[in-house]
Amino acid sequence: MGMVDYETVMSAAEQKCIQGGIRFTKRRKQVLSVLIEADVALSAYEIAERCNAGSDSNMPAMSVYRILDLFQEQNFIHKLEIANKYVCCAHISCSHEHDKSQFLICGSCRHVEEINLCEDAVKALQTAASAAGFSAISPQLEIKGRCAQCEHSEGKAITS
Amino acid sequence: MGMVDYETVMSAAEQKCIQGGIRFTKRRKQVLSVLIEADVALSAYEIAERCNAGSDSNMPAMSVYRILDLFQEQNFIHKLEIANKYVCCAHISCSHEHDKSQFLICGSCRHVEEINLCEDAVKALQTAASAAGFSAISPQLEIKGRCAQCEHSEGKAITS
DNA sequence: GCCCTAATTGATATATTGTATCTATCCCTT
DNA sequence: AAGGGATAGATACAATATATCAATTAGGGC
Repeated sequence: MGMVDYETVMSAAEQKCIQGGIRFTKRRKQVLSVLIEADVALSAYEIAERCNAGSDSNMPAMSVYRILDLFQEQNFIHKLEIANKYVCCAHISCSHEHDKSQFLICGSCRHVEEINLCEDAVKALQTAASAAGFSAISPQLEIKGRCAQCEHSEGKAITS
Repeated sequence: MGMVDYETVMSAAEQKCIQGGIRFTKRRKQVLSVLIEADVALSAYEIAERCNAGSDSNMPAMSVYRILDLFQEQNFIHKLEIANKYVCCAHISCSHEHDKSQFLICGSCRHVEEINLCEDAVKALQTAASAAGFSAISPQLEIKGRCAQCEHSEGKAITS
């Protein structure tokens, strides 16, 4: 995630695990570390690779999937369904609740930003959904786009 | 897609193929038929199954993928990336261009509606993206939600 | 400290989704 | 009818994900 402080997030996660009666094991620390330090979304197998890079530990992909499931329940991470990849939640160390998760995903470099849409934008989406016969929209919204860095460095089209 | 007229769509697709120098073969007709008649998004393998259901033809999944690629290039169909499934474009038989594709996807029954967001909503999304350092957003937007029918029949949460 | 239990991890198999590649066939043009 | 490009068949394999059962670890009561 780049911006966030590693230690702050790790200790916040540990606290929340303790409060939830869940162990913050070595395996789980490895997975969360990788996601905190990545600034792009990673697949489960990419996470396993990074856990194993330059270390004697052997993190099986199956363990990664289990830990990712747990972390999703704990709201430590989000799964980006348009990419089948996972990102650290930008708000692990916040004390208040976050009921919405909205993402911008760069179609070129896969960089991800977790954003907060203004109420008006959300209302406009909900209104459009209602007009089409949908009673509610998911609190998770994923929008593909192009980040400023890719805009400047390349001329390729967005892979929509 | 339910609402659309089967023959109208099929003949429009055939016309566009002819104009593009592309053959509208038996295989391609089978795939498009299945997608026109489905009111939910289908995976490539589900499309193959439906092509083969109660028929002597043997549609291999690999052929489905090839045809889906072609149909995406021709804007006959859209791939929903949050579901890894495919839907018929609601506008095959329209004469004007459609540069945007915006979808509501029911998290329970997978019913899909292709919608048109108002300009204000799109602008709000673009503004939020700009604020987060994204210069452009993809013309394809996928929003999960819950359709009215599922809202009435069940109490389950949206699988976000 | 020791044992019991539950949580966690290991290990294996398999399902699902998608890509790569090479060959065979079809059909249009000449 | 023949040549050549488009289309389809066939096979292999990569990437993503789930299911299941056994082994191990770590806390909590005694």
